[in-house]
Amino acid sequence: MITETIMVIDDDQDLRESIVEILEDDGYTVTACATAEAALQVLAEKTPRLVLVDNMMPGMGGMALLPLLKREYPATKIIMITAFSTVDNAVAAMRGGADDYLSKPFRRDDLLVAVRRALEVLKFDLQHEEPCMDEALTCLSNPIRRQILAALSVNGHMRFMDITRTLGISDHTKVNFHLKNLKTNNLISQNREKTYRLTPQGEKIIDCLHLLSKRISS
Amino acid sequence: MITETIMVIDDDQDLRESIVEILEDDGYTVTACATAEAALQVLAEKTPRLVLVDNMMPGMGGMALLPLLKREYPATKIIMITAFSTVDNAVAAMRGGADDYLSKPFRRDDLLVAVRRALEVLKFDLQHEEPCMDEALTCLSNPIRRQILAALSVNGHMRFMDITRTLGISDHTKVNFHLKNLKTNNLISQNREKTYRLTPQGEKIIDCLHLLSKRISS
DNA sequence: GCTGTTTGTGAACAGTACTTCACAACTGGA
DNA sequence: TCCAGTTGTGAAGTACTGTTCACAAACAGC
Repeated sequence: MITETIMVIDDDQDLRESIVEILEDDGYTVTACATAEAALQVLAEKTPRLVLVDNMMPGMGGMALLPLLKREYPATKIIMITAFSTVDNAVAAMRGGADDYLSKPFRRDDLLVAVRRALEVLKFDLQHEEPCMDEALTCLSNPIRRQILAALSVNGHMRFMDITRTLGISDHTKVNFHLKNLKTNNLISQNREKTYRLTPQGEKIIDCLHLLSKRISS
Repeated sequence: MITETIMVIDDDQDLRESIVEILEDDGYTVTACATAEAALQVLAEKTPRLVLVDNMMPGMGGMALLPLLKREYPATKIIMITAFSTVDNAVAAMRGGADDYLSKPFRRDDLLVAVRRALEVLKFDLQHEEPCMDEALTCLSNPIRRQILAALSVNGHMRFMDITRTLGISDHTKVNFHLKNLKTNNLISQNREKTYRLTPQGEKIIDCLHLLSKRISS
């Protein structure tokens, strides 16, 4: 009933097809690619939540693909597959952002165990969100607060009436209300000269807002 | 009073220092780097909202840096500087995500005009957010709705009571309320068999949630 | 000192978001 | 057929969020 999509990236056709078969037999939906470059194309369309990638491939190898995947699709889990497996190799892969590591040759069960474990971790990840997420998102749910953050991001630091006038809001106490809200949530701070500015936290949030708008509108 | 931070990346020390001087004279705060690699280090710490980058540099060149910057810091504007400027060159840079293009040698005013224009666009970007942002963020401001999206992301598609039980909520009408909300905001859809699943829009949002939590917690 | 602007507080009110409840249509099996 | 579980609606109430207003301290300029 519930099918999870998994991507397999391996230039070795035999191995690739055998992995696909094992996973499909176990009820997963599988997308297979022969090269990292082809995989990136597919990923841009539809992002699976788990990727199996071979270390050694012509063109872009698994190790080169790792940081790209981690940056672009941070939620996606990655299992690295290697033929000539050494400790250094494994450590490098894990440090590079792989979530698990399979040495060739592996048995059917090794593969399935690794896959299930990765998906379990994913489940856990998704259901235990950071507590600060709630505060941040509640803050952002109000357009005035977003405008204040945007204005501060543009202008660096502003005084109270600067903000009020920039937003074109006649009632200054309304702005004050939202400033207080942002202040208690540590997104902005106020120094001795009473000027407001973004905290590092606030800057991250603004950055995320940009990401959101780019992704949502595209 | 209001100082904007600008990053300059150029291996040519003379040119770099002259750019820094021009910008500082005009009241900007400037961070200068001799290589793209050094710049990436600095960017991870503090992200300026405008970067001037030379096309030709030993190591990673401007064109290679472009996609990295665009992906990692989508809000940051990029002005590309080139010595051997051709049309192809310029077009490639703009298509690669540069926001403006300066040919060497340029005059002091050429530089300042380009910088001011980029900052103006930035201002505009920030103050005219997508209208759908408001809906999306209002949706996300509720933890139950986030949990529903997360559950659907993990399980692909679920029926009504699956969701209710997964979230451990005894009153099913409460879940219904939030499902309806998500449905009217086009983040989830329901097919003939009454199962709910994420829309493409909803998948994007979940992806953003991951990004947010990674960025906020780090 | 007076005057006007800036910055701020708290209480009352308005509006929205959320929850609860009572009820009902539908669905698949014994 | 009846029964139990599923899926859903709308109204009423509650809680929370946001707005407005009346007021005031701090400060700058004259």
